[in-house]
Amino acid sequence: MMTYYALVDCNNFYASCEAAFQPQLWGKPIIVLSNNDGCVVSRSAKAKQLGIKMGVPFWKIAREVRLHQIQVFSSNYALYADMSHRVADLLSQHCAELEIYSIDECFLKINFHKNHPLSLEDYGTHLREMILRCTGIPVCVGIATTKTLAKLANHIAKKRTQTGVYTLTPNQNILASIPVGEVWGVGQAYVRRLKKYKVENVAQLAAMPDKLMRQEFGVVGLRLLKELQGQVCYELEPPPSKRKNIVVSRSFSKDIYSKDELKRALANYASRLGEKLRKWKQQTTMLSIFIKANPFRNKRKDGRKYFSTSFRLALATSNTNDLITWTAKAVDLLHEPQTNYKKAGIMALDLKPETTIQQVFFENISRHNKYKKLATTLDEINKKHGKETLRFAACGNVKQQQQSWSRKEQFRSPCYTTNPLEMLRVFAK
DNA sequence: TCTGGGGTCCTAGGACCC
DNA sequence: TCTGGGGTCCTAGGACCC
Repeated sequence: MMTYYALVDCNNFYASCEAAFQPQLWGKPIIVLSNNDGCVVSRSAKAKQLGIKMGVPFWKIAREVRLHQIQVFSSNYALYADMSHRVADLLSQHCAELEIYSIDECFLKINFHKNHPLSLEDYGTHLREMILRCTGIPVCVGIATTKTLAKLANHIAKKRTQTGVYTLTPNQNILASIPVGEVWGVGQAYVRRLKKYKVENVAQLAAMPDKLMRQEFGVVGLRLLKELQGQVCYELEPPPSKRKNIVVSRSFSKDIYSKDELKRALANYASRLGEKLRKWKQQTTMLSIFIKANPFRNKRKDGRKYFSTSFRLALATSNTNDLITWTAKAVDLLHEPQTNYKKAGIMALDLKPETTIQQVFFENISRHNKYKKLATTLDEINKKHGKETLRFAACGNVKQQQQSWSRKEQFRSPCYTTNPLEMLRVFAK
């Protein structure tokens, strides 16, 4: 018996989700935009054919969009998350061991008997047809003996097969025709550094000496090499019982110079972070707050872009009051004049379950309990009457928000599957 | 005019401890 | 003049992923 990993990856996931509910869009060029309609994060096959690149700012392709009547959507995360669950549920009915790796990918672990009547390819094909039939989402399946190879197999299935399924073994000739950048874990920086050693395709990478790999790329590099050679270094990850960090960060719609505006923006992110923490029933004992200068047009003489600081909290909290106080303190510490800031964020690190009670001197616990009640009430009101019905004054008024950092979604599709009011209506003729 | 957001892991260097 | 070694923890930052 052999153990294999299969990577099931949805094709053009966000674009496919949009098309699943609008048959008239099948075969048409579709793009989905990032938050705030900033840049392209998903493209249908047709949009790719037209040369629309991943990550390109929306404003740069305005002409193409008009010219080719490209269908444009803002991100509709409620829809994508729900479709993602449907795909994962279906897969879990066909495989006992699975890891949900991202919103559009699952790893499966398969124990395969040599004389099984079905081949691995048959299994992959079956999964593929089943997902398409039940959800309308096309997927590709890559199968191999390690996760890294399965990722690569998936890439081949996508780019070079009609069937959408591919099984890969180490040392296969095809590896020599694949650039190193396609390997899971090899990004731009690694590609550049590997080039110095004349390593440009996967076969060359897989033939690197262990020692050199370890020296130049550390343990990460060594693991990557071993996985390519067929030795398992990455098992399926257990489901994340609790996440380790929670981040809220956003880019502003224009550069911000003023301290007050930064404080208002961060107060909003802090509010959102508080909501997230309370929703997941977690508290944080460490905050990291950062502001970033515009990387595209940096006005600073020294070109510095990143400013961050962190605070260790005496008492775990999920209160928006506390969080806002800390963000204001951080801005006071970090803000420098003559700097055009473009993005800011707040990270909650070292999360603890809500129930843990810390006994700390010098901290007033009854005060904390009082604010906790306030936060709960706040969340209830906002849930009932809509987001941001009640807000903290530190967040600024709506006009201030629109003027400085927030932008909206122009092209959002209905939440077909999660909001009864937006359900798809089908009229019989 | 307009360039995403949310994560994880690793490393180097400093502080501190015995 | 000579000024340890090993360990942990923390922080900032870089690299990667989707």
